[in-house]
Amino acid sequence: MIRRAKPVPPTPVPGDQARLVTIDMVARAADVSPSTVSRILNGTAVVSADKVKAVEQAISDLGYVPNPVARGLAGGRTLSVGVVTQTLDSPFYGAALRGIEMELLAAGYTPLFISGHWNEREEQHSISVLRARRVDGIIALDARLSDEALVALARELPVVVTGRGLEAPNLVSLCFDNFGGAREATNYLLDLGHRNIAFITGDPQHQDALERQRGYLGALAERGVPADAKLIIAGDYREHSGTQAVLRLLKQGVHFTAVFAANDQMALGALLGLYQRHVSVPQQVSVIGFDDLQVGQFSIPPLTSVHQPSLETGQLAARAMSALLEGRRSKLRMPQPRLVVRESTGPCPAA
Amino acid sequence: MIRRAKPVPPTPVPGDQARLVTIDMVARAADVSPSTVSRILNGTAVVSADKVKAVEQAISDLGYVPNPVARGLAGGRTLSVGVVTQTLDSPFYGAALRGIEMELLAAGYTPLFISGHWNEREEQHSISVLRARRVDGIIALDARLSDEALVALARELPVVVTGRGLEAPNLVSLCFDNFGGAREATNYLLDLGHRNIAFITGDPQHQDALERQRGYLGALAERGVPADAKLIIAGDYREHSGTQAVLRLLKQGVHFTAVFAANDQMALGALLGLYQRHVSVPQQVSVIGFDDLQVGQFSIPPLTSVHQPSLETGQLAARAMSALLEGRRSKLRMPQPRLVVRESTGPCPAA
DNA sequence: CTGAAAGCGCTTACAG
DNA sequence: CTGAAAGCGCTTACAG
Repeated sequence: MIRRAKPVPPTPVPGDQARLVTIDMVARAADVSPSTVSRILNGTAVVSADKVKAVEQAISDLGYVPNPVARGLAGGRTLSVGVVTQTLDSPFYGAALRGIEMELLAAGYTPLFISGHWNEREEQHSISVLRARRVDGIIALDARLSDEALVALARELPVVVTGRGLEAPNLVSLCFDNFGGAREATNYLLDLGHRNIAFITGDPQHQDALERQRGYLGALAERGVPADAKLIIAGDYREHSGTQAVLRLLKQGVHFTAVFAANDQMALGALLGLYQRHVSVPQQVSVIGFDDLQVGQFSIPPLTSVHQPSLETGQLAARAMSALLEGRRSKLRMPQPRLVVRESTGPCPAA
Repeated sequence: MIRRAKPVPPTPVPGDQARLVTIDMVARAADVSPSTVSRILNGTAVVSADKVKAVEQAISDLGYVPNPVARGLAGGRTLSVGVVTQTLDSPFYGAALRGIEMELLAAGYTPLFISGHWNEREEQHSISVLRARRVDGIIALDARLSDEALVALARELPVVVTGRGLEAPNLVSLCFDNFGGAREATNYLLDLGHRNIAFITGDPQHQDALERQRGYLGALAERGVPADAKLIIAGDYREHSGTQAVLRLLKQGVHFTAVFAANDQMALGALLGLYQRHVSVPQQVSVIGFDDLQVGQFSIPPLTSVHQPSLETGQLAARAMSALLEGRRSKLRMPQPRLVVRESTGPCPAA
């Protein structure tokens, strides 16, 4: 038989009685019914001015903080929203998470973060955890779930999803123009005179990786520069693969004067590979990344990259969620891709 | 008067009826009382084998998932633990958060992450948010709260805190040996023959920054190398300050052959500053960091650094919390500091 | 070993 | 405008 230690009665801590004050105590202090307190709290009905005043007085006197747990059980809303991200530990998602936290908190919601690890099953599980906790809505960053699953989920509660375009009731999607960004980066290189531009692909599992590759190819095609399969190397979005890609290119003796990595992490890796082989950047080879991670500002040389507005994306997603939760549908515009030129790119060296 | 749209009755989604199944339905299906189901679920009493079987059957038939919200209200425990971190968006805390999430989930708890932004007031607020949500315990990474506040908090619920040594009932603290790590790094440089070792300090608000500085000074003293105030430059733990520090040193014409930055972010910044001034690393100047961030593996050159076991710290913290929650006090040992030598350090150049 | 009952702290029809 | 009552889904003494 399992014996659990009896919970020790909480010792009240000075200035921290939140735990003890209930709506009933407030009601008693203000000489009204709990219902009335609740209505004032939620703006759920008109209450006479004097009662409002009395209740507000009592609330501040007692330091009352409503219990979201009870609220969730009774009223259906918990004022919390689930955020499924791929990992908590990513230079890329970090800023978005920060943006979400910032805006959600400002709107009075508590975010519940949970990781899906780029895995549909885990994601599904994370979502059921969130739903069990009765979150009012779910924000999913680059969800792995199918469109159908997302649409079905949106029948249950409001959903905001990034990284794909999807139209459905009770759901808003936020999609960055990866194609356009990649196209712009490639064009920039082309403008600098580069013709042999290597491309390190991202993980093909990611829609954005594919889009970026399309952008690269598109720009080449538009300018009449033939794409060369030897210049396209598979990467996986991680630094190491960028290093490997460049090393392989060099070993195979493929001629290239620029490399466009589908994300900054690989671009950083590429920089290292080139350094190891004593290829100078940007004198001999230009390098361009995608995402504009914070660290790219301090790489050697500082990295030219397509800025991806992660923080803003997070903020937009959170705002879209607040709107949905209030029954509005906010129309929001993602910022356009923007190339940030730093020192890793330069003119094509004379042959 | 505020009118809220009536909640639309949830459309059941195939395979996702979690929301609808309650303990009563399970009880009915298994032909027992809800109490019994609860007891089986919580292992809170011995139940006859056949009932257990019937209940387990019903649970899996119906796909029942207990509602943690109701559980929290009724039983006092929510199976969630609050995690206050300084920011969600940090190369440093990320790994720790991941470690915490991993272990907490494995132990059956849901983590609630929230940021304090290095600010005691915000931290305090975050903690009250967590308590309002009835978390069962709180893990605080490098809390800004005073020891007293933490001890007081621990009277209310289990607390695990990193970044300081603190003895108190219902509280466990996890402290990395910053002094030892810094001492080791300095000694390594000393062993390489360096005598003019610049030190870029961290934010003096951080205890660990101070410890690291002490370690630097300590090693110097032990080896009879006089500390030179001109070699100690104030930083703030961010990249930019590392760059500035090095630039200033160079401009002032201070002689140094090595720089020890109190964290990797500043070391990376220092690398950039040296690059800008065409000082080669490690031929002319060696650079050593602290934390061993992921990105340091791909800096140019790859950074020698004191490894800080962030992931493990997170895991240990989570395990300590589970233990506390079960009434045990786990005794855990933080990994020792370990210098990871890469390519940014080399022998002191001949004068 | 197991039920019936009360209660956790709120919200929300239902009646005034 | 405002109360009393029921109920959200569980847990836990209290009695067998």
